[in-house]
Amino acid sequence: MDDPLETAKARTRILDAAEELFAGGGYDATPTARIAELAGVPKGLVFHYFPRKIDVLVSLVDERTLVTEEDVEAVPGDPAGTLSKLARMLPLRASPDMRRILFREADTHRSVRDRLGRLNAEIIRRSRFALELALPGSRGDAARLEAAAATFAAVLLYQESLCLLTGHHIDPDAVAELIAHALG
Amino acid sequence: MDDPLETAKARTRILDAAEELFAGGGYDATPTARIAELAGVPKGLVFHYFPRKIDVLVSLVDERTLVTEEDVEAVPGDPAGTLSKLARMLPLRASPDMRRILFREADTHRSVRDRLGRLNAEIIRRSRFALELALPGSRGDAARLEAAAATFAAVLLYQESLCLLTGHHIDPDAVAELIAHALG
Amino acid sequence: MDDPLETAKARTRILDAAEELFAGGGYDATPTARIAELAGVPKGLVFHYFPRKIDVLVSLVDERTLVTEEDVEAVPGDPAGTLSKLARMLPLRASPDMRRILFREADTHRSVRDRLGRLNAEIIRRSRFALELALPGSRGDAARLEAAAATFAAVLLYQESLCLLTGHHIDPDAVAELIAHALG
Amino acid sequence: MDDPLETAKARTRILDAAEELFAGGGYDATPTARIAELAGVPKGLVFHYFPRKIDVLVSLVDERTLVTEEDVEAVPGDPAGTLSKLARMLPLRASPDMRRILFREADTHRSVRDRLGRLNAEIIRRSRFALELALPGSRGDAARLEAAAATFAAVLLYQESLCLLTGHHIDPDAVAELIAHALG
DNA sequence: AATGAATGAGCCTTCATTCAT
DNA sequence: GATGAATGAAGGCTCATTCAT
Repeated sequence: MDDPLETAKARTRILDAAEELFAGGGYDATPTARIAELAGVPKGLVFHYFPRKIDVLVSLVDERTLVTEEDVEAVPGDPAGTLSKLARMLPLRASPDMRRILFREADTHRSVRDRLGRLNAEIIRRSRFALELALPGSRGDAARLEAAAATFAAVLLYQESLCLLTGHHIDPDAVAELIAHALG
Repeated sequence: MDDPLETAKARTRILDAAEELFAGGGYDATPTARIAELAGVPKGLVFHYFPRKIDVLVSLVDERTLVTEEDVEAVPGDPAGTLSKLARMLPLRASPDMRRILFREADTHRSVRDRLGRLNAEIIRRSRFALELALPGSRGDAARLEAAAATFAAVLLYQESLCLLTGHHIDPDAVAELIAHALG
Repeated sequence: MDDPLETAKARTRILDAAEELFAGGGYDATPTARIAELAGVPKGLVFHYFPRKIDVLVSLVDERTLVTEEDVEAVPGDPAGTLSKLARMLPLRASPDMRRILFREADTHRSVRDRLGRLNAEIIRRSRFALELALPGSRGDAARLEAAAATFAAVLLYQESLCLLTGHHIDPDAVAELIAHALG
Repeated sequence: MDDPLETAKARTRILDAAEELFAGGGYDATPTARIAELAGVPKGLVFHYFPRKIDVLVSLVDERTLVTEEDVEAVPGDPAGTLSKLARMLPLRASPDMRRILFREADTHRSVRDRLGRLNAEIIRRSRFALELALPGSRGDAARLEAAAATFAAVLLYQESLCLLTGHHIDPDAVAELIAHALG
């Protein structure tokens, strides 16, 4: 029970449980007691690792919505394929659950909102960058490029939410193709 | 001061207050006492009109996300303009506040989720219909048309949320133009 | 709606409803709104006839646990038969529902307790009186006669309650016979 | 101050307080806050031990109306004395307070009703058994024996209630003597 | 007399958080 | 570190009662 490995595992299990529950019922509707229960740890231990309940959410957002520096490898002449590659990288950075949490709790907690803003900005930036590299010449209209990047980011971020909530699925590849065609 | 008028006003004021507060801090984080306070009515009156707190949300969703039958008047040969017109009709059906509420509470309450699904489906259907009418010939690829409609609906629905949360604004007109270009 | 007959009926229907509900779930657990509903009258009317909720209970007890003056006609030489006759008169004075109410609410409201006390005293007195008349000579032990009267009263009063609650039925006639035999 | 001791004491004190208050004013009329106050514990602790208010009542009934297996030791030839002995054992199993609670709350809560039924059946069975053993020969009428047992049980169970409510006292010993005489 | 909207005190219950061990 | 009893503030909801019409 008292080796550092076990300890690390308890903390991780708490975050795992919180991620699942926050994504499911929301932060407010999730008692810390239920997080502890699902994590299989005593209630007091949650407060040992996270002095306030909000720290669980903040830690989750800080540690599980990675904003990496590496850009996608653009394929010149294939903007659609490049965007599709970008789309497939997103879940590695923020799981569908974490994206759901970011949206749901964004306007309740500043740190979450900030993180969502940064994630959104990053995806737009990468979409723009990828499109610039992938497009034959950069003769494209700058405003249209911006709209394209923003649209793609919006679709990417909301995709699972929309599917989960309404049952309607949007295929990122089809959107990538659509956008590429619009800029082509 | 007229009784039937006053009565109607009290209920309406409660819904107004709830709409504002639910959109702001979320359903769970909004005490009924605060709804009453903002509405300027005693706490008990909220429960007179809405026996359970959830009934406030359900009534809000039922009464303020109207799904009307009338379609937008398509302008043949101008798909971008037609989509823009559609975009300007949306707030009449569901205010930005209501759309925010629909998203945030969707996975907690079935009736809200259902309403969001119907609203989304309706916007996709209208976008598709408007594009079909507006496009010169219907030689467009059906799958691409579908992706276009879904993308436009996603952007419309999420637009204010995204702006509110991240500060990043997407111009529906620019997206309409982008999509029109992709299909043109 | 406004003739005195209708009015009288509304008051009666309210008391009928209250008797049923108080006997079933208890005074505290019965909202006045539910009484009005079962009586088929608007909520406000209950308070028109009975300014306080407690007045419904008090009126019920006052009007429906009649303490009459007439004694049972004793049959000399047949104490058992005389007690049985007495037993059959009891429901006319206080229905099983009213007796249940008397017991349940007795220690919550003084007026109810008083009425229960008077009803109990009356039944004991009549049992004693009936036995004195029915017994061949009054050579019986006075203390034993007192115990007999009290026992018979207790059994009579609790009879339906006991049966209703525990499913165990006590036959008043058998107890009358038992007591008669003890005194014979 | 010892932790496990303190803990046990807190729960016990809550039950003690509840027993007193439920017997006095009734279950519905007793706020949990008042139980806590009388028990000298914070309000929240009541719900720590008893998640719902009804659990306090159920626990009380489960833990404080013991139905033991040991029978009373019958004295052959002295049915009155045997019944009196039985009467003196009853308070050990269910205090007057608990009997009052059993009656008052019986028709609202199934578990209470069941317990009352079992207690009543047990007392009848023991009375019958004691009388059979105590009576010289078993030539007594079986039906009359049954009526005697049921009557004695009714008097035993209702005795304090009746006294408490009406001020009229029934002496169990006198009833025991009466019944013995009836069967003798 | 009849009606139901209006009012607010009070209750059960939840839950984050503390703390002694 | 680990544990769960202890604490009390706050929220949803009920309901007797009032009152304008």
